[in-house]
Amino acid sequence: MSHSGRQVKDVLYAQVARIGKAVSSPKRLELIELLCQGEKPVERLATEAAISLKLASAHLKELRQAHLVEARKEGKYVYYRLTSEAVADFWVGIRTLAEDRLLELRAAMARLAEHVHELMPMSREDLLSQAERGEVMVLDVRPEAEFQAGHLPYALSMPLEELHKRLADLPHDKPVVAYCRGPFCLMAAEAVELLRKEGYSALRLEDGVAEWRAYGLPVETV
Amino acid sequence: MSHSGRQVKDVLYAQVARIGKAVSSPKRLELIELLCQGEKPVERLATEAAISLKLASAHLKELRQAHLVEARKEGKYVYYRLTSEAVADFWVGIRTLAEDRLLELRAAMARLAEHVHELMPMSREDLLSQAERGEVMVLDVRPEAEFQAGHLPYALSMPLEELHKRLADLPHDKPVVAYCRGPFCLMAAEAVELLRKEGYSALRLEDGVAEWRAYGLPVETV
DNA sequence: CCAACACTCCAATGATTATTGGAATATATC
DNA sequence: GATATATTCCAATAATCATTGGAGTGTTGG
Repeated sequence: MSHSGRQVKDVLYAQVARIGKAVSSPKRLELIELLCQGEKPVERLATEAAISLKLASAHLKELRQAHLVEARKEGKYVYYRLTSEAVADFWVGIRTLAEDRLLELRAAMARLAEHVHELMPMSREDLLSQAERGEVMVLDVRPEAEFQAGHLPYALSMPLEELHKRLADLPHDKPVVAYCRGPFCLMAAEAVELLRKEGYSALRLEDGVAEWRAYGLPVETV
Repeated sequence: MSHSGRQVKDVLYAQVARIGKAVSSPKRLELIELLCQGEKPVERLATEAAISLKLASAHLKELRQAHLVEARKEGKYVYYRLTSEAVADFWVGIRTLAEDRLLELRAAMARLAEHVHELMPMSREDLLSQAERGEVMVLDVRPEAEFQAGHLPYALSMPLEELHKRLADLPHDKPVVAYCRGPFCLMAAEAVELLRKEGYSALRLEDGVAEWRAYGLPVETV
Protein backbone atom coordinates (compact mmCIF):
# COMPACT_ATOMS: atom_id res chain seq x y z
CA MET A 1 0.00 0.00 0.00
CA SER A 2 2.74 2.47 0.87
CA HIS A 3 4.30 1.85 -2.52
CA SER A 4 1.24 2.31 -4.65
CA GLY A 5 0.43 5.13 -2.23
CA ARG A 6 3.06 7.37 -3.79
CA GLN A 7 1.52 7.08 -7.23
CA VAL A 8 -1.93 7.84 -5.89
CA LYS A 9 -0.68 10.87 -4.00
CA ASP A 10 1.14 12.19 -7.03
CA VAL A 11 -2.13 12.13 -8.95
CA LEU A 12 -4.02 13.90 -6.19
CA TYR A 13 -1.55 16.73 -5.71
CA ALA A 14 -1.12 17.11 -9.46
CA GLN A 15 -4.84 17.71 -9.79
CA VAL A 16 -4.86 20.42 -7.16
CA ALA A 17 -1.83 21.95 -8.84
CA ARG A 18 -3.94 22.40 -11.98
CA ILE A 19 -5.95 24.98 -10.06
CA GLY A 20 -2.73 26.58 -8.87
CA LYS A 21 -1.36 26.73 -12.38
CA ALA A 22 -4.57 28.32 -13.62
CA VAL A 23 -4.18 31.15 -11.10
CA SER A 24 -0.44 31.60 -11.53
CA SER A 25 -0.83 34.19 -14.26
CA PRO A 26 -1.75 37.82 -13.50
CA LYS A 27 -3.94 38.11 -16.57
CA ARG A 28 -5.85 34.95 -15.75
CA LEU A 29 -6.52 36.31 -12.29
CA GLU A 30 -7.75 39.54 -13.79
CA LEU A 31 -10.08 37.58 -16.06
CA ILE A 32 -11.44 35.70 -13.08
CA GLU A 33 -12.11 38.93 -11.26
CA LEU A 34 -13.89 40.32 -14.31
CA LEU A 35 -16.00 37.18 -14.49
CA CYS A 36 -16.92 37.65 -10.83
CA GLN A 37 -18.92 40.64 -12.12
CA GLY A 38 -21.03 38.43 -14.37
CA GLU A 39 -20.71 36.69 -17.70
CA LYS A 40 -18.97 38.49 -20.54
CA PRO A 41 -17.98 37.84 -24.14
CA VAL A 42 -14.31 37.31 -25.00
CA GLU A 43 -13.81 40.67 -26.64
CA ARG A 44 -15.02 42.60 -23.61
CA LEU A 45 -12.80 40.52 -21.36
CA ALA A 46 -9.85 41.21 -23.65
CA THR A 47 -10.31 44.98 -23.71
CA GLU A 48 -10.99 45.23 -19.99
CA ALA A 49 -7.90 43.20 -19.15
CA ALA A 50 -5.93 45.17 -21.76
CA ILE A 51 -4.76 42.16 -23.75
CA SER A 52 -5.21 40.95 -27.29
CA LEU A 53 -8.24 38.93 -28.22
CA LYS A 54 -6.11 35.92 -29.04
CA LEU A 55 -4.30 36.01 -25.75
CA ALA A 56 -7.55 36.34 -23.88
CA SER A 57 -8.88 33.34 -25.77
CA ALA A 58 -5.78 31.32 -24.87
CA HIS A 59 -6.01 32.24 -21.18
CA LEU A 60 -9.70 31.45 -21.11
CA LYS A 61 -8.95 28.07 -22.60
CA GLU A 62 -6.58 27.38 -19.72
CA LEU A 63 -9.21 28.42 -17.22
CA ARG A 64 -11.74 26.25 -18.97
CA GLN A 65 -9.43 23.25 -18.76
CA ALA A 66 -9.10 23.80 -15.04
CA HIS A 67 -12.92 23.89 -14.89
CA LEU A 68 -12.90 27.33 -13.31
CA VAL A 69 -14.89 28.92 -16.15
CA GLU A 70 -17.28 27.69 -18.79
CA ALA A 71 -18.53 29.12 -22.07
CA ARG A 72 -21.90 29.56 -23.67
CA LYS A 73 -22.33 30.48 -27.28
CA GLU A 74 -25.02 32.93 -28.27
CA GLY A 75 -25.06 34.01 -31.89
CA LYS A 76 -21.57 34.97 -32.86
CA TYR A 77 -20.53 35.77 -29.31
CA VAL A 78 -19.07 33.39 -26.76
CA TYR A 79 -20.02 34.31 -23.22
CA TYR A 80 -17.77 33.11 -20.42
CA ARG A 81 -18.77 32.73 -16.80
CA LEU A 82 -17.44 31.18 -13.61
CA THR A 83 -18.43 27.55 -13.14
CA SER A 84 -19.46 28.17 -9.56
CA GLU A 85 -19.61 30.79 -6.86
CA ALA A 86 -16.88 28.80 -5.17
CA VAL A 87 -14.49 30.19 -7.79
CA ALA A 88 -15.38 33.75 -6.81
CA ASP A 89 -14.84 32.83 -3.17
CA PHE A 90 -11.49 31.35 -4.10
CA TRP A 91 -10.50 34.57 -5.84
CA VAL A 92 -11.39 36.54 -2.72
CA GLY A 93 -9.43 34.00 -0.67
CA ILE A 94 -6.22 34.09 -2.68
CA ARG A 95 -6.32 37.87 -2.92
CA THR A 96 -6.83 38.15 0.82
CA LEU A 97 -3.96 35.77 1.47
CA ALA A 98 -1.75 37.80 -0.85
CA GLU A 99 -2.68 41.05 0.89
CA ASP A 100 -2.03 39.35 4.16
CA ARG A 101 1.36 37.84 3.32
CA LEU A 102 2.94 40.08 0.70
CA LEU A 103 4.26 43.37 1.96
CA GLU A 104 4.77 44.51 -1.61
CA LEU A 105 1.06 44.16 -2.30
CA ARG A 106 0.07 45.98 0.82
CA ALA A 107 2.48 48.76 -0.06
CA ALA A 108 1.07 49.08 -3.56
CA MET A 109 -2.45 49.29 -2.19
CA ALA A 110 -1.44 51.85 0.40
CA ARG A 111 0.09 53.99 -2.35
CA LEU A 112 -3.26 53.87 -4.10
CA ALA A 113 -5.19 54.72 -0.97
CA GLU A 114 -3.13 57.83 -0.33
CA HIS A 115 -4.40 59.35 -3.53
CA VAL A 116 -8.07 59.27 -3.05
CA HIS A 117 -10.24 57.21 -1.00
CA GLU A 118 -10.66 57.36 2.65
CA LEU A 119 -12.13 53.94 3.07
CA MET A 120 -15.37 53.20 4.78
CA PRO A 121 -14.97 53.81 8.48
CA MET A 122 -17.96 51.62 9.33
CA SER A 123 -18.60 47.90 9.18
CA ARG A 124 -20.36 46.23 6.30
CA GLU A 125 -23.38 45.53 8.48
CA ASP A 126 -23.61 49.18 9.53
CA LEU A 127 -23.39 50.30 5.94
CA LEU A 128 -26.19 47.92 5.05
CA SER A 129 -28.51 49.21 7.74
CA GLN A 130 -27.67 52.87 7.03
CA ALA A 131 -28.36 52.28 3.36
CA GLU A 132 -31.64 50.64 4.27
CA ARG A 133 -32.65 53.68 6.31
CA GLY A 134 -31.57 55.98 3.50
CA GLU A 135 -28.87 57.65 5.59
CA VAL A 136 -26.23 57.05 2.93
CA MET A 137 -26.47 56.70 -0.82
CA VAL A 138 -24.71 53.68 -2.28
CA LEU A 139 -23.50 53.99 -5.87
CA ASP A 140 -22.48 51.07 -8.07
CA VAL A 141 -20.14 52.70 -10.57
CA ARG A 142 -19.53 49.60 -12.74
CA PRO A 143 -21.02 49.25 -16.21
CA GLU A 144 -24.73 48.70 -16.01
CA ALA A 145 -24.61 45.08 -17.21
CA GLU A 146 -22.51 44.18 -14.19
CA PHE A 147 -24.95 45.91 -11.89
CA GLN A 148 -27.74 43.84 -13.36
CA ALA A 149 -25.81 40.62 -12.90
CA GLY A 150 -25.66 41.30 -9.16
CA HIS A 151 -25.29 44.31 -6.89
CA LEU A 152 -25.36 45.42 -3.28
CA PRO A 153 -28.75 46.00 -1.66
CA TYR A 154 -30.10 49.55 -2.00
CA ALA A 155 -27.37 50.42 -4.50
CA LEU A 156 -28.04 52.67 -7.46
CA SER A 157 -26.44 51.92 -10.81
CA MET A 158 -24.29 54.86 -11.80
CA PRO A 159 -21.60 53.89 -14.30
CA LEU A 160 -18.62 56.22 -14.32
CA GLU A 161 -19.49 57.76 -17.68
CA GLU A 162 -22.99 58.55 -16.45
CA LEU A 163 -21.83 60.01 -13.21
CA HIS A 164 -20.61 63.19 -14.91
CA LYS A 165 -24.01 63.82 -16.47
CA ARG A 166 -26.15 62.85 -13.51
CA LEU A 167 -24.29 64.67 -10.75
CA ALA A 168 -27.33 66.83 -10.14
CA ASP A 169 -29.40 63.78 -9.09
CA LEU A 170 -27.20 63.20 -6.08
CA PRO A 171 -28.01 64.51 -2.63
CA HIS A 172 -25.73 67.03 -0.96
CA ASP A 173 -27.07 66.34 2.50
CA LYS A 174 -25.87 62.78 3.03
CA PRO A 175 -22.69 60.86 2.31
CA VAL A 176 -22.29 59.01 -0.95
CA VAL A 177 -20.54 55.61 -0.90
CA ALA A 178 -19.11 54.33 -4.19
CA TYR A 179 -18.03 50.78 -4.90
CA CYS A 180 -16.88 48.93 -8.00
CA ARG A 181 -15.33 45.53 -8.73
CA GLY A 182 -13.27 45.20 -5.60
CA PRO A 183 -10.09 46.47 -3.99
CA PHE A 184 -8.06 46.27 -7.21
CA CYS A 185 -10.52 48.23 -9.29
CA LEU A 186 -10.01 51.94 -9.66
CA MET A 187 -13.43 53.03 -10.81
CA ALA A 188 -14.80 53.79 -7.36
CA ALA A 189 -11.68 55.75 -6.51
CA GLU A 190 -12.16 57.80 -9.65
CA ALA A 191 -15.78 58.39 -8.77
CA VAL A 192 -14.88 59.55 -5.28
CA GLU A 193 -12.28 61.91 -6.68
CA LEU A 194 -14.84 63.49 -8.98
CA LEU A 195 -17.53 63.68 -6.32
CA ARG A 196 -15.24 65.37 -3.83
CA LYS A 197 -14.12 67.90 -6.40
CA GLU A 198 -17.77 68.74 -6.88
CA GLY A 199 -18.33 69.25 -3.20
CA TYR A 200 -20.00 65.99 -2.27
CA SER A 201 -19.15 64.01 0.80
CA ALA A 202 -17.93 60.79 -0.77
CA LEU A 203 -16.31 57.60 0.50
CA ARG A 204 -15.04 54.46 -1.18
CA LEU A 205 -16.16 50.97 -0.22
CA GLU A 206 -13.33 48.59 -1.06
CA ASP A 207 -15.58 45.59 -1.51
CA GLY A 208 -16.94 44.37 -4.78
CA VAL A 209 -19.88 42.05 -5.10
CA ALA A 210 -17.66 38.95 -4.76
CA GLU A 211 -16.20 40.17 -1.47
CA TRP A 212 -19.61 41.15 -0.19
CA ARG A 213 -21.00 37.72 -1.00
CA ALA A 214 -17.96 35.87 0.34
CA TYR A 215 -18.54 37.55 3.71
CA GLY A 216 -22.04 36.14 3.75
CA LEU A 217 -23.95 39.31 3.00
CA PRO A 218 -26.89 39.46 0.59
CA VAL A 219 -26.57 40.38 -3.08
CA GLU A 220 -29.47 41.41 -5.28
CA THR A 221 -29.88 40.42 -8.90
CA VAL A 222 -32.99 42.35 -9.92
CA MET B 1 -5.76 58.11 -13.94
CA SER B 2 -7.02 55.42 -16.30
CA HIS B 3 -3.61 55.31 -17.93
CA SER B 4 -1.50 55.01 -14.82
CA GLY B 5 -4.28 52.72 -13.61
CA ARG B 6 -3.16 49.92 -15.90
CA GLN B 7 0.34 49.93 -14.44
CA VAL B 8 -0.99 49.86 -10.92
CA LYS B 9 -3.32 46.98 -11.70
CA ASP B 10 -0.55 45.02 -13.35
CA VAL B 11 1.45 45.24 -10.15
CA LEU B 12 -1.49 44.17 -7.99
CA TYR B 13 -2.44 41.12 -10.02
CA ALA B 14 1.21 40.15 -10.44
CA GLN B 15 1.57 40.04 -6.68
CA VAL B 16 -1.41 37.76 -6.24
CA ALA B 17 -0.07 35.60 -9.05
CA ARG B 18 3.04 35.00 -6.92
CA ILE B 19 0.86 33.03 -4.55
CA GLY B 20 -0.66 31.18 -7.48
CA LYS B 21 2.76 30.34 -8.84
CA ALA B 22 3.86 29.06 -5.48
CA VAL B 23 0.96 26.60 -5.44
CA SER B 24 1.20 25.57 -9.08
CA SER B 25 3.55 22.68 -8.35
CA PRO B 26 2.32 19.37 -6.90
CA LYS B 27 5.39 18.97 -4.73
CA ARG B 28 5.08 22.44 -3.28
CA LEU B 29 1.49 21.70 -2.39
CA GLU B 30 2.56 18.50 -0.73
CA LEU B 31 5.16 20.41 1.27
CA ILE B 32 2.51 22.87 2.39
CA GLU B 33 0.28 20.06 3.53
CA LEU B 34 3.15 18.52 5.46
CA LEU B 35 3.83 21.86 7.11
CA CYS B 36 0.18 22.05 8.11
CA GLN B 37 1.10 19.22 10.51
CA GLY B 38 3.70 21.36 12.26
CA GLU B 39 7.23 22.56 11.65
CA LYS B 40 9.75 20.14 10.15
CA PRO B 41 13.37 20.12 9.04
CA VAL B 42 14.18 20.02 5.32
CA GLU B 43 15.34 16.44 5.28
CA ARG B 44 12.11 15.12 6.79
CA LEU B 45 10.09 17.16 4.33
CA ALA B 46 12.14 15.76 1.48
CA THR B 47 11.72 12.11 2.48
CA GLU B 48 8.02 12.49 3.24
CA ALA B 49 7.37 14.16 -0.10
CA ALA B 50 9.61 11.59 -1.81
CA ILE B 51 11.97 14.10 -3.41
CA SER B 52 15.67 14.86 -3.18
CA LEU B 53 16.95 17.16 -0.50
CA LYS B 54 18.10 19.66 -3.07
CA LEU B 55 14.77 19.78 -4.80
CA ALA B 56 12.98 20.18 -1.49
CA SER B 57 15.32 23.04 -0.65
CA ALA B 58 14.59 24.71 -4.00
CA HIS B 59 10.83 24.37 -3.59
CA LEU B 60 11.00 25.66 -0.05
CA LYS B 61 12.92 28.66 -1.29
CA GLU B 62 10.08 29.40 -3.71
CA LEU B 63 7.55 29.10 -0.92
CA ARG B 64 9.67 31.33 1.26
CA GLN B 65 9.81 33.98 -1.45
CA ALA B 66 6.03 33.93 -1.65
CA HIS B 67 6.02 34.38 2.15
CA LEU B 68 3.95 31.26 2.63
CA VAL B 69 6.60 29.56 4.79
CA GLU B 70 9.47 30.73 6.94
CA ALA B 71 12.55 29.05 8.33
CA ARG B 72 14.18 28.87 11.73
CA LYS B 73 17.68 27.52 12.21
CA GLU B 74 18.41 25.37 15.20
CA GLY B 75 21.83 23.82 15.33
CA LYS B 76 22.54 22.23 12.02
CA TYR B 77 18.86 21.79 11.18
CA VAL B 78 16.62 24.29 9.43
CA TYR B 79 13.01 24.01 10.54
CA TYR B 80 10.35 25.25 8.18
CA ARG B 81 6.84 26.27 9.17
CA LEU B 82 3.86 28.07 7.66
CA THR B 83 3.93 31.82 8.13
CA SER B 84 0.33 31.87 9.28
CA GLU B 85 -2.70 29.70 9.83
CA ALA B 86 -4.19 31.52 6.87
CA VAL B 87 -1.87 29.45 4.68
CA ALA B 88 -3.31 26.21 6.07
CA ASP B 89 -6.79 27.57 5.45
CA PHE B 90 -5.77 28.41 1.91
CA TRP B 91 -4.53 24.86 1.37
CA VAL B 92 -7.86 23.51 2.56
CA GLY B 93 -9.60 26.01 0.30
CA ILE B 94 -7.73 25.19 -2.89
CA ARG B 95 -8.02 21.46 -2.25
CA THR B 96 -11.73 21.79 -1.66
CA LEU B 97 -12.15 23.82 -4.84
CA ALA B 98 -10.20 21.19 -6.77
CA GLU B 99 -12.34 18.38 -5.36
CA ASP B 100 -15.36 20.43 -6.21
CA ARG B 101 -14.42 21.32 -9.79
CA LEU B 102 -12.20 18.52 -11.07
CA LEU B 103 -13.95 15.28 -11.86
CA GLU B 104 -10.58 13.59 -12.25
CA LEU B 105 -9.73 14.35 -8.66
CA ARG B 106 -13.03 13.15 -7.37
CA ALA B 107 -12.63 9.95 -9.37
CA ALA B 108 -9.15 9.35 -7.96
CA MET B 109 -10.43 9.82 -4.43
CA ALA B 110 -13.36 7.53 -5.03
CA ARG B 111 -10.99 4.83 -6.27
CA LEU B 112 -9.14 5.19 -2.98
CA ALA B 113 -12.29 5.05 -0.94
CA GLU B 114 -13.41 1.79 -2.50
CA HIS B 115 -10.44 0.04 -1.03
CA VAL B 116 -10.83 0.70 2.58
CA HIS B 117 -12.49 3.34 4.46
CA GLU B 118 -16.11 3.79 4.92
CA LEU B 119 -16.01 7.39 5.91
CA MET B 120 -17.49 8.81 9.02
CA PRO B 121 -21.25 8.67 8.76
CA MET B 122 -21.70 11.36 11.40
CA SER B 123 -21.03 15.09 11.47
CA ARG B 124 -17.89 16.57 12.95
CA GLU B 125 -19.87 17.99 15.84
CA ASP B 126 -21.40 14.61 16.61
CA LEU B 127 -18.00 12.97 16.53
CA LEU B 128 -16.70 15.56 18.93
CA SER B 129 -19.48 15.03 21.45
CA GLN B 130 -19.33 11.23 21.15
CA ALA B 131 -15.58 11.37 21.71
CA GLU B 132 -16.16 13.58 24.72
CA ARG B 133 -18.58 11.03 26.19
CA GLY B 134 -16.15 8.22 25.41
CA GLU B 135 -18.52 6.51 23.01
CA VAL B 136 -15.89 6.34 20.29
CA MET B 137 -12.11 6.18 20.44
CA VAL B 138 -10.30 8.68 18.24
CA LEU B 139 -6.82 7.69 17.04
CA ASP B 140 -4.28 10.09 15.59
CA VAL B 141 -2.09 7.81 13.48
CA ARG B 142 0.45 10.44 12.41
CA PRO B 143 4.01 10.51 13.78
CA GLU B 144 3.99 11.61 17.37
CA ALA B 145 5.69 14.95 16.73
CA GLU B 146 2.77 15.96 14.55
CA PHE B 147 0.32 14.94 17.24
CA GLN B 148 2.14 17.16 19.68
CA ALA B 149 2.07 20.11 17.31
CA GLY B 150 -1.72 19.94 17.30
CA HIS B 151 -4.40 17.28 17.41
CA LEU B 152 -8.14 16.71 17.68
CA PRO B 153 -9.70 16.87 21.13
CA TYR B 154 -9.84 13.53 22.96
CA ALA B 155 -7.56 11.93 20.36
CA LEU B 156 -4.92 9.39 21.33
CA SER B 157 -1.54 9.43 19.60
CA MET B 158 -1.05 6.10 17.90
CA PRO B 159 1.48 6.31 15.06
CA LEU B 160 1.07 3.61 12.46
CA GLU B 161 4.20 1.74 13.52
CA GLU B 162 3.00 1.63 17.11
CA LEU B 163 -0.46 0.51 16.20
CA HIS B 164 0.73 -3.01 15.45
CA LYS B 165 2.28 -3.37 18.88
CA ARG B 166 -0.44 -1.71 20.87
CA LEU B 167 -3.48 -3.34 19.33
CA ALA B 168 -4.30 -4.94 22.66
CA ASP B 169 -4.86 -1.52 24.26
CA LEU B 170 -7.82 -0.84 22.03
CA PRO B 171 -11.39 -1.51 23.07
CA HIS B 172 -13.46 -4.06 21.20
CA ASP B 173 -16.76 -2.71 22.46
CA LYS B 174 -16.80 0.70 20.75
CA PRO B 175 -15.92 2.02 17.33
CA VAL B 176 -12.43 3.31 16.62
CA VAL B 177 -12.05 6.40 14.41
CA ALA B 178 -8.67 6.97 12.78
CA TYR B 179 -7.49 10.21 11.18
CA CYS B 180 -4.20 11.40 9.74
CA ARG B 181 -3.05 14.41 7.70
CA GLY B 182 -6.16 14.88 5.65
CA PRO B 183 -8.04 13.43 2.71
CA PHE B 184 -4.88 12.88 0.62
CA CYS B 185 -3.02 11.01 3.32
CA LEU B 186 -3.21 7.25 3.35
CA MET B 187 -2.10 6.49 6.89
CA ALA B 188 -5.58 6.44 8.40
CA ALA B 189 -6.80 4.19 5.60
CA GLU B 190 -3.97 1.80 6.35
CA ALA B 191 -4.81 1.86 10.03
CA VAL B 192 -8.45 1.10 9.35
CA GLU B 193 -7.49 -1.77 7.10
CA LEU B 194 -5.36 -3.29 9.84
CA LEU B 195 -7.94 -2.72 12.55
CA ARG B 196 -10.70 -4.34 10.56
CA LYS B 197 -8.54 -7.35 9.78
CA GLU B 198 -8.08 -7.73 13.52
CA GLY B 199 -11.79 -7.61 14.17
CA TYR B 200 -12.19 -4.05 15.37
CA SER B 201 -14.98 -1.78 14.26
CA ALA B 202 -12.99 0.97 12.58
CA LEU B 203 -13.85 4.05 10.54
CA ARG B 204 -11.79 6.70 8.81
CA LEU B 205 -12.23 10.40 9.42
CA GLU B 206 -11.14 12.21 6.27
CA ASP B 207 -10.20 15.42 8.04
CA GLY B 208 -6.75 16.33 9.17
CA VAL B 209 -6.03 18.98 11.74
CA ALA B 210 -6.00 21.74 9.10
CA GLU B 211 -9.47 20.81 7.86
CA TRP B 212 -10.76 20.52 11.40
CA ARG B 213 -9.45 23.97 12.27
CA ALA B 214 -10.61 25.53 9.00
CA TYR B 215 -14.16 24.45 9.86
CA GLY B 216 -13.90 26.34 13.11
CA LEU B 217 -13.53 23.38 15.47
CA PRO B 218 -11.08 23.33 18.36
CA VAL B 219 -7.58 21.86 18.13
CA GLU B 220 -5.47 20.94 21.12
CA THR B 221 -1.72 21.44 21.36
CA VAL B 222 -0.91 19.87 24.69
C1' DC C 1 41.61 21.11 13.41
C1' DC C 2 39.17 17.54 10.71
C1' DA C 3 35.30 14.86 9.29
C1' DA C 4 30.46 14.32 8.94
C1' DC C 5 26.25 16.44 8.31
C1' DA C 6 22.36 19.59 6.86
C1' DC C 7 21.48 22.66 3.89
C1' DT C 8 22.02 26.33 0.28
C1' DC C 9 23.90 28.46 -3.89
C1' DC C 10 25.25 28.38 -8.69
C1' DA C 11 25.22 26.75 -13.27
C1' DA C 12 23.54 23.90 -16.92
C1' DT C 13 19.94 20.95 -19.01
C1' DG C 14 15.73 19.88 -20.86
C1' DA C 15 10.78 20.75 -20.36
C1' DT C 16 6.84 24.10 -20.14
C1' DT C 17 4.66 28.32 -20.94
C1' DA C 18 3.47 32.92 -22.89
C1' DT C 19 2.68 35.35 -26.81
C1' DT C 20 1.88 36.37 -31.57
C1' DG C 21 0.89 35.83 -36.66
C1' DG C 22 -1.68 33.36 -39.97
C1' DA C 23 -5.28 30.18 -41.17
C1' DA C 24 -9.78 28.11 -40.06
C1' DT C 25 -14.67 28.00 -38.28
C1' DA C 26 -19.02 29.62 -37.32
C1' DT C 27 -22.47 33.10 -37.31
C1' DA C 28 -24.78 37.34 -38.77
C1' DT C 29 -25.62 40.78 -42.30
C1' DC C 30 -26.00 42.58 -46.78
C1' DG D 1 -23.68 33.69 -51.96
C1' DA D 2 -20.29 37.24 -50.33
C1' DT D 3 -18.55 39.84 -46.58
C1' DA D 4 -17.71 41.21 -41.95
C1' DT D 5 -17.32 39.81 -37.20
C1' DA D 6 -16.15 36.87 -33.16
C1' DT D 7 -13.58 33.39 -31.83
C1' DT D 8 -10.61 29.40 -31.94
C1' DC D 9 -6.83 26.51 -33.74
C1' DC D 10 -2.09 25.76 -35.14
C1' DA D 11 2.67 26.73 -35.37
C1' DA D 12 6.76 29.12 -34.05
C1' DT D 13 9.74 31.72 -30.96
C1' DA D 14 11.22 33.69 -26.81
C1' DA D 15 10.85 33.42 -21.92
C1' DT D 16 10.50 30.89 -17.78
C1' DC D 17 10.73 26.82 -14.81
C1' DA D 18 12.08 22.16 -12.88
C1' DT D 19 15.65 19.35 -11.85
C1' DT D 20 20.25 17.78 -10.98
C1' DG D 21 25.40 17.84 -10.20
C1' DG D 22 29.07 20.14 -8.06
C1' DA D 23 30.83 23.47 -4.98
C1' DG D 24 30.29 26.24 -0.80
C1' DT D 25 28.55 27.59 4.19
C1' DG D 26 27.75 26.84 8.74
C1' DT D 27 27.44 23.48 12.70
C1' DT D 28 28.31 19.52 15.53
C1' DG D 29 31.28 16.12 17.43
C1' DG D 30 35.50 13.76 17.71
